[in-house]
Amino acid sequence: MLNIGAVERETGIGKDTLRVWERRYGFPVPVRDEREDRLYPEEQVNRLRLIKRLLDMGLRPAKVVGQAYPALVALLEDSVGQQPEDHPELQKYVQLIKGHQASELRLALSRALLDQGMNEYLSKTVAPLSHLVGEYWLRGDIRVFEEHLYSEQVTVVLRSAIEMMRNDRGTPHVLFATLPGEEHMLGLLMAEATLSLQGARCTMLRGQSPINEIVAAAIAHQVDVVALSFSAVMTPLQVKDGLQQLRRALPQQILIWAGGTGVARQRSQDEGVQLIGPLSDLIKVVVEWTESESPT
Amino acid sequence: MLNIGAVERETGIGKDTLRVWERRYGFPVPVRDEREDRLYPEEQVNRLRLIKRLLDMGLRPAKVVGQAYPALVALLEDSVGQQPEDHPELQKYVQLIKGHQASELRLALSRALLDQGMNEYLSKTVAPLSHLVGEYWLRGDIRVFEEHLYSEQVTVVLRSAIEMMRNDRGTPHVLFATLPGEEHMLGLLMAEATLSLQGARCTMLRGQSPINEIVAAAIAHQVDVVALSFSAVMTPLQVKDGLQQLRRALPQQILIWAGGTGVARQRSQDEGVQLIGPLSDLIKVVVEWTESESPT
DNA sequence: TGTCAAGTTTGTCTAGGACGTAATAAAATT
DNA sequence: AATTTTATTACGTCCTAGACAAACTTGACA
Repeated sequence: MLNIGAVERETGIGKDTLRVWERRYGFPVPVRDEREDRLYPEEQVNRLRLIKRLLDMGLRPAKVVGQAYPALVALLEDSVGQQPEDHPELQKYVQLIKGHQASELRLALSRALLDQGMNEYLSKTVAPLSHLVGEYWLRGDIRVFEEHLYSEQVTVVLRSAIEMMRNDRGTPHVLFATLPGEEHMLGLLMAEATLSLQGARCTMLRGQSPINEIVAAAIAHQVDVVALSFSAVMTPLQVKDGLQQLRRALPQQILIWAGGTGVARQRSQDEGVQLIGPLSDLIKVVVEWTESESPT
Repeated sequence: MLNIGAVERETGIGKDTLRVWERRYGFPVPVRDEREDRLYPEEQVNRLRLIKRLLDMGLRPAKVVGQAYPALVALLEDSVGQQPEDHPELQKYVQLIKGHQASELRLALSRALLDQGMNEYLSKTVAPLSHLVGEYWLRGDIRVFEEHLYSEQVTVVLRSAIEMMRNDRGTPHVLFATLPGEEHMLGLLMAEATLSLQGARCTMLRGQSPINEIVAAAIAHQVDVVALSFSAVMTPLQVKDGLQQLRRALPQQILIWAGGTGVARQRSQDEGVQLIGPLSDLIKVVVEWTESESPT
C-alpha cells in the first residue's frame, strides 16, 4: 500500500499523471485512507510498472492504461516483435549477466577487447550486446539491476582502456557531454574510446549538462569539438532544438559532433552540426578534421 | 527564465512547495507568461538554491525564505561556523579545479591517497574537499561543470583503488545503492572504498534504483548487507519512508546500513536499520558484524 | 536538566479546469 | 501509390485554493 508520492518514485509516473489517468481511463483506482488520500495496492503498482514499460516502447496510453495484467503481458509480447536470438556469439555474455557473475562478465569483456581490438570490439560486441540487453529488458527477460550490472562492467573495461590511451597533447581536443534528459552514457563512452584511439584529447563532462554549462566548459577547456550522444529516449524535436540552441550559444570555431540512435532519425542537417551515424563514421570525421588542420 | 518543473529539477524543491511559499512568504515571485504559467528569473533560482541549502542544514523556512541574497549568505556563514578558508591544505585542489587542470588534479588526488592512506584520505581530504566544493558552488565561485570535473577525478581515483582491493571471497557481501531521487554517488563510493579496505565483498548497483530492484539484486547476489547513502536533497520523511519500505520488502537476514547527511537528521532508529553517521562509524559497524559472525 | 502538553509551522495531498504540444487520422498533393 | 500538408484528438503539465498530519517550538512543571 503506497501513497501517491511513493508510487511516483517507484514507477516514474508523475503525481498529476496518475490522477488524470484515474479521471480519464478509470485506472488506477486506489483505495483511500481516513484522510481521503490515495493508497495504491501493490497489485496496481505492478500493473503501473508494466504500463510504464509499454509507454516507453512507444505505445499510446489509451491502449494500455486500464488493461488487465494478462492483457498487458500479451501486448508486451506482441510489440516485442523480432526475437533477439540473432546473435549466438553474444549469448555467453547474456548468460553471465543473468547469472549475476560480475567478475566473470568483466573478464570476458576484457578478453574480447584484447582479442578483437577496440574498433571491432565496439562495433561487434559492445554495441550489439547493449542493444540486445535493451531488447531483453523490454521483454522482461532481464531486470533493471541486471542491465546495471552489465553497463557497470562495460564502463569499467572501457574507462580503464581510455585511461591507458589518455593523451593531454592530442588533437583534436574533444569535450563529451549529454543534454538534460539523456541518461545513457554508454554511447558517449564508446565515442570517447574511439576518439582516444585516434589520438584525440578527450575531456568527459558528466551527463545531463545544461547548455550554458556545456558552453562554459568548452570555452574553459579550449576544446576544438563538443561531442554529444543521443539515445532513443530523446524525441527528434528535442534533439533538433537542443542542437540548435547549443550551436547558437557556442563560439563559431568550436565544432559540434552528434551521434547515437537519437540523431539517426534527424531529417535535415543543421549548419555547423555534424551528424554521425555508426561509430565508423566517427573515425572518418576525425580523420577529415586532422587533414583539414594539418596544412595550417 | 525557468518554468516550475525546471525549477523543481534545478533546486530539488517540489512544485507544491514553491507555490505554497509564494502564497505564504511572498517569495519567490515569478513573472507569468501569456498562459499565466510561472516563469522564475535566474536570480530567484539562485536564491532558492541557497535557501534549499540552508533548510538542509536545519534552519526553518520562516527564517530564510524571502530573505535577500546578502542576508542568505550571512546566514550561511553564521551557520557554517568555519569559513572555507579554514582548510589551507585544500586550497591547492581548489586552484586546480578552477584552472580546469584535470590531469594535475587527478595526480594530486592520487598522490594524497598514497600519502595519507585510504581512511585518512577519505576523512581528511575527500570528504572535506567535497564539502568545500559544494560551498563554493553555493556562493557561485565554482560552476557546475567544474564540480563535475572534480567528482569525475575523485571517482576515477577511488574506483581504481577499489578495483585493486576487489575481493570476490570477502565478507560481508555488501550491495551499494541509492533510492530514487538521490543523485550523489560520491558518498556511496567513499563507503565502498572504506568497506573494501576492511575486506568486504562489494557490489555496486547504479544509483536511483526502485526498491523492488534493490530487493531483487540483493537476493540474486545473496548479499549480507544493503548499504544506502542519502545526501541532504532527500527530506527526512522520504528517507524514513524509503528505509521502512525497503526493510519490509527485504528478507529478514539481510541487514540495512544507511549513511550520509540525509540520515543525520533522522530521530528514531528503526528496527533492523543501522544508521551510520561519520565514515569512521562504518568501520565500527563492520568490525561488529565480523565479530558477531565469526563464532558461528 | 528532562519530560510532557499545547500551540505553531510547514510540506504534501485533495479537487477539477485549462491549454499547448505531440501523435494520429484525414485530406491534398506529387 | 507514395508523400506531404492540414485537421483532429490525445495527453501531460500547470493552474487555483483549501485541508490536515507530522515536525518543530514553546512553556509549564517535576
